[in-house]
Amino acid sequence: MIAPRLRFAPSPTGQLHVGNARTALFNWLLAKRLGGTLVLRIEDTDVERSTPESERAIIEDLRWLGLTWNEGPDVSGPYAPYRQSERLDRYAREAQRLIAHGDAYYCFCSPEMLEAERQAAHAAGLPPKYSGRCRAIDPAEAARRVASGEPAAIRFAVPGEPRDIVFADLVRGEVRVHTSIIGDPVIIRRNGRPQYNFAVVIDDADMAITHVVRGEDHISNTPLQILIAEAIAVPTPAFAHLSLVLGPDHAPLSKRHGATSVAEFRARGFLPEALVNYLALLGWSPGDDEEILPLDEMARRFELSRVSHSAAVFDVAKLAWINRHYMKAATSSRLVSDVLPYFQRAGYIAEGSDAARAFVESLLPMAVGSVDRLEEIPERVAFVFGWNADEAARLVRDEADGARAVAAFAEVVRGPLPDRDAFRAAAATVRERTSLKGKALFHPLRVALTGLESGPELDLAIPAIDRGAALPAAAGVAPIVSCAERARAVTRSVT
RNA sequence: GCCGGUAUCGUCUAGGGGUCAGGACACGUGGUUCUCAGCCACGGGACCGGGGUUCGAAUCCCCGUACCGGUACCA
Repeated sequence: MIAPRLRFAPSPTGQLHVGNARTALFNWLLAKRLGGTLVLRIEDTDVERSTPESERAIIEDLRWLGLTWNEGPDVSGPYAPYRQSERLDRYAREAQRLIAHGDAYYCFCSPEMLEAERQAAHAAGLPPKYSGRCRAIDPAEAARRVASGEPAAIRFAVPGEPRDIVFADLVRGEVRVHTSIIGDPVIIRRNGRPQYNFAVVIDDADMAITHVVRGEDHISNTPLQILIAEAIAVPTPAFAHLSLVLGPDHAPLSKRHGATSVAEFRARGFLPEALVNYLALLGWSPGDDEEILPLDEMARRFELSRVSHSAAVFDVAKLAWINRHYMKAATSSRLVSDVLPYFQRAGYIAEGSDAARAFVESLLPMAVGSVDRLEEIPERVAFVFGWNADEAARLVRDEADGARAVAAFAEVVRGPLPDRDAFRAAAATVRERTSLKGKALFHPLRVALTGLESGPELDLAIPAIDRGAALPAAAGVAPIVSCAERARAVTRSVT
């Protein structure tokens, strides 16, 4: 058996879309599962839309997701180059060979004429296919016209005998298309660039690709690609077509649904392992009821036969649930690194301070598990950094015995409460002095000290505030008002 | 229009000629708690429609419908 070789072949025309990320993931999973090789190929034959920046961004996003490849433009490999724009002579040569064999011909039709024909076919209710007009031009005559500088594209001559093209799709089974609906397609444009369906066939053959796993939007291109492969006498890889990813309204996932690119999900504070886990579940099922599966575990169990045939709606709520899971599972040192930028952006800490990093790490238990995304962590602990005396006082006045509880607390607490035992001891003393307990005791303390009706448990919140208040200015953390001061200030303004 | 693909709770899915049609997310109720989130328990919720085959169809077949894709000198 020949070594399985797979490829992911994005067009560098923008950010990596989650749908494409899922295609990349499935390729990666299958390559791992099969013990095969994964190739990254850049399909940049569309000069208008392709940019080097997109290529860089896509590579960065794939890396971030934890997907790796064995061969590609960045790492090279035995079948280099891996950028279609660097393989132009290869396509041109193959096109000339086809012309020589009578399997392709020059086409001089103007875009306007072609458009008119398409309209006519549409009006007549016929499949719009090229008439084949230029096929009748004598090859010698055509060669002369080209030599004289007349602009021409090259078309593939679809074999005359109409027949069914059948291929065994690895996810959906037998797919059958009749060749009579295929018009002679352009394989080399007037500008000399190859057309997609031509370039893929050559590249997949050149790169010894055995399995093509791609989006469902390519399913109707497949028969043509098989025809081209036959004409240039190369073997056809196995095909697997993945259904598309839709938005909640069942339209293809697009900007108006919110985030669509991997980069956007990263910016919103989703963890790569969560995104990748969710994406895999979108169309693939391990067969049992397990849903939280790390990449290597998925690779062990991946099977194309278990990939869904139908399109899937992208559900951010479920992604969030998975993300929560991975945040809880992550080590706190890894999490701080990921979350620090969000704290910097909020203005809570300065860049590059070890003390600030340690402080933020100590805050994590209050947020992880309560929050869906990294981006939400700073706001969950915002009360530590920002506290408004007037607002706190207002809330305390709304509490039945609020003023009394806070006043007692202010009297009892003279110094910092560095840990939960210190806080509990203080609370116990306040309880004895005021005989307030439970909600009547703790809720006034909460609103007074945090300025909020709700938030993390006080056992964690109070020590966090005082640890922050104890930090020297050099720590790179925005100044924090201690609990003792907060209580005194509220008491002053309430009484 | 034409060609192709797809169809199980709101969503992702398991299953598959006889099942209480299972799980997860979301939702609702209750519990835990000073509060929110979380966590735990419980609950409501689905086989697109019509024919056929069969003792029996959600499952197999046909038709329809809906949705998606293609119909390019985009990929």
